[in-house]
Amino acid sequence: MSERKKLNPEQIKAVEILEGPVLVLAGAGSGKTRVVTTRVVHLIESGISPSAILGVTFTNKAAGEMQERIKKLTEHSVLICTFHSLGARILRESINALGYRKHFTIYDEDDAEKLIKACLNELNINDKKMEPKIFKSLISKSKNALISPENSYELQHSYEELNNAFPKVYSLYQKKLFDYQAVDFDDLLFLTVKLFIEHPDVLARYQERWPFVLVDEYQDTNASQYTITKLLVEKSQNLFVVGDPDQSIYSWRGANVQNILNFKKDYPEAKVIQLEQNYRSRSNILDAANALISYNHNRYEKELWSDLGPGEKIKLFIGENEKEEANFVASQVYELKHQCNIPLNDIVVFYRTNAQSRTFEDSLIYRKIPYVIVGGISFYQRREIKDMMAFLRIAHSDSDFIAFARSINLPKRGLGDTTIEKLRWHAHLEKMSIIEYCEALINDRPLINPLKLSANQKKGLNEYLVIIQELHLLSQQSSIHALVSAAIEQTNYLKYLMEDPETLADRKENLDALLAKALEWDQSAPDPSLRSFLEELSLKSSLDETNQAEERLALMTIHNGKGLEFNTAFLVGLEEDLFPHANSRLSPEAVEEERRLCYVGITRAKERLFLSYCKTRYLWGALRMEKKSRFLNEIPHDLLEKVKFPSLTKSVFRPNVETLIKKQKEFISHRPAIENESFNIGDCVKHKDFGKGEVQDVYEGSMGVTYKIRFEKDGGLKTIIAKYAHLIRC
DNA sequence: GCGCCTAACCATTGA
DNA sequence: GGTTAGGCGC
Repeated sequence: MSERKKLNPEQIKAVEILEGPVLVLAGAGSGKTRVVTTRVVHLIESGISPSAILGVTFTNKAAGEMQERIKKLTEHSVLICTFHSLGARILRESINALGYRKHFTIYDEDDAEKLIKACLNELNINDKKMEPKIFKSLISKSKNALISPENSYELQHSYEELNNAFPKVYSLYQKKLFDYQAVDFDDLLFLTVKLFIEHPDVLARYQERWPFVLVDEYQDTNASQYTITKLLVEKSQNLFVVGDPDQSIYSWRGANVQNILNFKKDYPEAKVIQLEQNYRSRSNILDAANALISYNHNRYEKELWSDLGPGEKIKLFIGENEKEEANFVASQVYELKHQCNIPLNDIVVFYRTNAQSRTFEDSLIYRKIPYVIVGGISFYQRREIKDMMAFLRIAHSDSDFIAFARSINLPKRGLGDTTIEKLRWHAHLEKMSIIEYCEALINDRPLINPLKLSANQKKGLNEYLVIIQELHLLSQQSSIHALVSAAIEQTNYLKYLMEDPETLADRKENLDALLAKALEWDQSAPDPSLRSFLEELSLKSSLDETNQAEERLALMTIHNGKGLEFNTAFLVGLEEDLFPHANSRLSPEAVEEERRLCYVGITRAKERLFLSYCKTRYLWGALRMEKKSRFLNEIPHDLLEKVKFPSLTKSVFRPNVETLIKKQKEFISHRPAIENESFNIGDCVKHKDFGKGEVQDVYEGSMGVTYKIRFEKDGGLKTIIAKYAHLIRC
């Protein structure tokens, strides 16, 4: 098999040990993914059923890619997913053992915080120092670390009142989640552990189902993930983990490097394999990474080497401000693409914080370089998507108060925060679900404590209930696609969006994407129920990129870059207090994690690495003097080469605001070439609603390119905006 | 009293 | 660039 021939003896060893615990300590670029996929293939070829294998990775993207590779090699499909998807799957199948009915909704961070706010109201906690955010983070920590709130002395906050309130808030929050049949992100893991511990029969079922477990990026597992893994392989002991302690960058999310360092203790039978040869980067890049990481004291020593030759020196750019830095990057990308023929897909810009992406967007838009922001605001978190999801959620489950609160006032029905909170409280007193209570109220059914509403509010509430009832009916009989489009129509949502014409096009496009997703779900999902659709959307952070053929420059945080590689990488904003981030200043461990993060960033590059920092930077409207990052001083100077921004391009690439806005508009309306094909007077085109027609006029309207088209059907002259109508040449 | 609009204020990393 | 607090008007 050709895939195996590409492996070195150590890698082959890792692939071929069939049974028992195996730990692969693999450095960056050592072919980890190939080892994992080849091993899965080897297991299958050795006669192990593909369905007996469970692979766990850290991101959906990595999981999908790995699954594809395996499919190509063996024709079999193997379950590879994130820990969170795994938890969701197990809970979906067995959560009734924990007293839940068969469905549950997944609450995201926002929903969870709103719920905590409701809990604080109910417990009469009005102390300004006790914000929902603080509680959310403490609850998260205690769940991830599997520590009960009462004896979580490790979580003790310096503010005593908060420590007293915490167990109360925690248990009320948990109870409410249960009442609303909801779980939060941490519960996907936490409840799975609870389920396994309280119900050994359930655990035994899963142990039988997956006797072979593989975990990638093991250094980033937290206590719940560690426990789930340990319980799953308790009997079989067939656990294969891969990781690199130097790439542990998620401790703030509860990840514990000790999990990988103690592997030998947890599994005394374990075979340990080290992979230190790097097949990815030129040695200049690797030497820089090695030098940098050696400044960390608390680490498991290893030295990566590469025989790919030194390559170019690492380029260092010093900008006057962040705009110059962005312009430099954009101009370099342009050159790399047009003079060195490096595809944009093979270039990446890494930054420490998401907020940095904007400046780069501006420069890239100006230079018409297509880009994609990986991560950032996820699709699911966009307002219009969350709004629609809220309607679907409340139609699906009448007790989901958070979805109710989000959707009731869309469009404005005169029911504000105060009234919503009152409704919640009264429903709680009557022991009714929120929708039940509202219905009782509208129908003047006898209630212990009826809430007085104004005539206008009653009218609004009634309208809303009618919509929800209709959606509820639809949800039981129609396709998801029909349901979503009904939700958009019934709620007159487009009209509501038109109040803000600036963002209309963008938001409409997102709704279209949601509809497309729904259609795809109806046609190809193994379980095309509304519940599973909602689950899918809350677990996936972004839409699957269907048009990967399109070449685009990737912009992302370094955290998002884990596991990826690029021909050329730009690592920007290397300034003290930005990278390492200000919040880590006081803690040496936190600075070490920042250094590992920097190490991850550097080792993503294969051929070429650009580092940059700015002398000044605008932050919250004020100009700040920036100091170069300590990490730059930790890289040997002979590996670096300072580069200057070509002075000529300086003036050329400083667009005035108006042209920038214009370009931005053009860019926003940019669609793949086929859809955006331009037509001339006399061309014959086809419109999806109006049929065939002839272009009579073309002009640049306020919404972009606009056509006057005479359609065969009714002979009338219609004004068509190019970017909305998907015209096809005929 | 409640809804809605604007201004000031705040910003790490993510499944 | 997103969120909340405070003031205004119904």
